[in-house]
Amino acid sequence: MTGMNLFHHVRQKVEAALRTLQQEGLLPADAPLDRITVEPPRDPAHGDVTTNAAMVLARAAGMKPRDLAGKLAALLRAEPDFKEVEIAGPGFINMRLSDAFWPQLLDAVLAEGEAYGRSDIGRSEKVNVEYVSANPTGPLHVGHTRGAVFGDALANLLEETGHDVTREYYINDAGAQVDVLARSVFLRYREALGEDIGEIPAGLYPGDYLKPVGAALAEKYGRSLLEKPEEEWLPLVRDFAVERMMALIREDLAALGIEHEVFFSERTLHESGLIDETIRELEKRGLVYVGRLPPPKGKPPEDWEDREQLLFRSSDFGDDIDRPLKKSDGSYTYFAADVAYIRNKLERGFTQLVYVLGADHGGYVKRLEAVNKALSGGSARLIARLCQLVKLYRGGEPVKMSKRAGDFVTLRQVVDEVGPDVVRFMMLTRRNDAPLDFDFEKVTEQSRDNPVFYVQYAHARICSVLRNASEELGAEAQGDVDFSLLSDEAERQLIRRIGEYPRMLEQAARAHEPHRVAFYLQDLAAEFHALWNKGKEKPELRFIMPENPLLSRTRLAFLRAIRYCLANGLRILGVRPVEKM
RNA sequence: GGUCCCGUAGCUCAGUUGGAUAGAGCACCGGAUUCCUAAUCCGGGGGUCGCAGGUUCGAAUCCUGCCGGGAUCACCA
Repeated sequence: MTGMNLFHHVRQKVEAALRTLQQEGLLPADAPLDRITVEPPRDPAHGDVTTNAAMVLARAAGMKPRDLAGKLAALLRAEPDFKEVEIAGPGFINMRLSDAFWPQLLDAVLAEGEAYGRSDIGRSEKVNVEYVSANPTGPLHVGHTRGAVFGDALANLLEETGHDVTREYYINDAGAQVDVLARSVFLRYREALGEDIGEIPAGLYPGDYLKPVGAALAEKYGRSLLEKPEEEWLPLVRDFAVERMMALIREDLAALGIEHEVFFSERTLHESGLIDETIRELEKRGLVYVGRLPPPKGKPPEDWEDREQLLFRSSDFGDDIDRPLKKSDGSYTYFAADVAYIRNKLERGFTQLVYVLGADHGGYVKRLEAVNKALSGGSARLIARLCQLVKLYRGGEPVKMSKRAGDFVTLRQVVDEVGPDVVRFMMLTRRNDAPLDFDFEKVTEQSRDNPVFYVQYAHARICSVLRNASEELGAEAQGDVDFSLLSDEAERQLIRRIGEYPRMLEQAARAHEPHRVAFYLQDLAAEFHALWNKGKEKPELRFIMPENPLLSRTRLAFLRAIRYCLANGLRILGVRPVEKM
């Protein structure tokens, strides 16, 4: 028992009926049941739940869909959970649940509370979600925000649906750019010791955020580094600087409520010999060779040199061309480290490797998939999700960002201005592969246009009613409830929506699409606001009615069920529900 | 030129992994407040789902080819 999911419940009834048909010989024993869907119909007038079972299985049964539907419907009508079972269209079976079913659903929601929606469909699968993984050369900028929020919400979503999730950050601390970082910091170190360093030379990081790093270095080493040659000071300064940058990045992430469990250093892959080991293994399997790559098609680059290099046969596994493992200076490429990294992840037992990347890394996905295929042999899935750009606006005007290095909007500036909850929710109001506009003014507006506000307001309104209840009802606030009293169409629609929550989470998790949670919450909030206003025209629909304590208590319990859906959904997005506005 | 993503109402976007008559918000027009938060709600018009084929009981969804927009394209990360 993993919690109340009415569509699972109905599916079991449908499958039981199908087994009966199998026993009667009307349906082959090996009929494919996995293609059957049990879902809410698009049009509520068609009932509460619909299944395509008869259409999917008609061929196997050698019957017309509507005839098979007739057999199935006859069996389902015997179930007390259903009030009506009808055949419609080409062979849909539409079911309306009995009046007695809905109170049971609400009881279950209240009993499960904060756990409502949780499931074990992930079967404790070990999932590695790698996200952010920004270079440790400076603070996170706004471009990192979307991937950070998306990855974190996805990790929460997978956890909620029964996966064993590890949140991971890959530190690119082995390449040339961390050497550039070291030289940039060394300049700030000299500056801290009183030297006039003038303009920061092109090719180095000019940002002021390196000043305190240089100062800290001066405090730690005094003038001692000045006399050493670069070969000696560079590793020291580099390690020091990377550590400080990662501390900075962790602070930025913490401001957004993000905390990775594992920070994995690229350098350890080189130093531990893991890359050597991985390449030897590939060599044994004949997947590595020395050869030449064809020059890029279209216009060939000016500095293209045709040369022999060590290549991985990624084209055997779906990639367009084979990929180089070593650079011209003999050191390993970034790709070689990633091969070893994937091997490491597989050795740690992950069977699902999720990569949250910026859209500019789209060209990298095929080779990652190829590596995973080669190393796991298909026992693990690699899932890449690309996040499109976020465009910043302020009152409809684009926020200008000069291309001059160092002049960019940081993640921290955005979070500090509008708050982490707004940032997180807004980043999930579009599909990850669609571009997103973020307007500093609109996202803090208190209006229907602003989805964050709209959902939060629904939650706050519910809290407000619950606060007023004890005052208005007094001792009558406590006592039994009778959910069968909730008979208005607006109320019933909300109950159905509550019932969809676990299914929505499952679908979102399977598709790796946390934005679906955000859209669900907007729908739920809209239906709640509608009911609220209905109580203005029809006083008998108000939540608190002192002259009718039983109905009042029932509606308050109903509101708590709605609140659980709102709060649980927001929690997955990493947004704190507010109780007052 | 290759690869990947996108194309749905005037605008911004959903569309339950192939289902029934394609939905919401904004904008436009008209309404609702003695009363639990009007920071909200109700009603109205608005469509060649980029185009053309194919797959089948059934396509916005899957396949192929075009058109248009974006990203990317040896050794950097």
